[in-house]
Amino acid sequence: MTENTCVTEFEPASLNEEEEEKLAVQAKALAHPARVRLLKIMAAQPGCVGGDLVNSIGLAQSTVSEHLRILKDAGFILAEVQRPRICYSVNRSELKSFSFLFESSFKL
Amino acid sequence: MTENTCVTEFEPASLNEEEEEKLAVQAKALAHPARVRLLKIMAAQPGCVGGDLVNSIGLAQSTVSEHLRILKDAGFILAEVQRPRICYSVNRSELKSFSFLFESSFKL
DNA sequence: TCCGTATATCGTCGATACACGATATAATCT
DNA sequence: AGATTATATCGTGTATCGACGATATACGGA
Repeated sequence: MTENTCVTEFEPASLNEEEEEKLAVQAKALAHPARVRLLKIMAAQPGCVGGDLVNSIGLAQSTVSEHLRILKDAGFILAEVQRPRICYSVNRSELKSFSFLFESSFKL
Repeated sequence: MTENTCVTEFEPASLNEEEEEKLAVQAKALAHPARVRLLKIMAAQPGCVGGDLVNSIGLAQSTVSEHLRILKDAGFILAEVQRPRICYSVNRSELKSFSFLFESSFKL
């Protein structure tokens, strides 16, 4: 330990714990190539994709379902029930707000 | 399985595996509140921060060192050796390029 | 009502992440 | 050379993740 405290005090305002947590949680949702791929597919489609997602990606249905759950929990996708299907689509506003949070957090 | 193939074919161009992988890897580096906090501290400092980071965050030195390694591997921070210290600072251009990759991937 | 279809949930297994203390490294100072 | 300092690495234990097959759910249609 030294007295070298060029980083002494942080204004509590600049260290918004909730925002940091949100950024980390959402980043975690993006932290898997399959989920990035799924999001990309959805973003490239005009409307929504049903379980075609399962076919487009080389993973079991249950695995894809879990990835979709994670994306949904993060707020990145919307699920509209259209029995027996579920219609998934990207939530552009949440994706944008992640981008904004990222940029503002690190003063880019 | 159905014949509902609204998502039949993807132009290989739009599914750049390397980019997806990079986005996922970098997102994973952001996927921990301690690392977000560390980046934020560094981004808020004009110059570079030594191991003051260890004091600013309630974690063991070895743990912080590991988090910094992850951020460095992701390209988000730079480490300049100034024995016995190491001077860490954010790599703004890499942070920006993450932001760009994110936005372009999902057509925001 | 019974059947088929699309999606979700469960249980399990191996792999990876996270935290820590202890120790190694590598340079500077006395 | 030996001590001091800052950081990195190692080893360990626990927790979380990611994949799968099997099964449950929940609806529309025959």
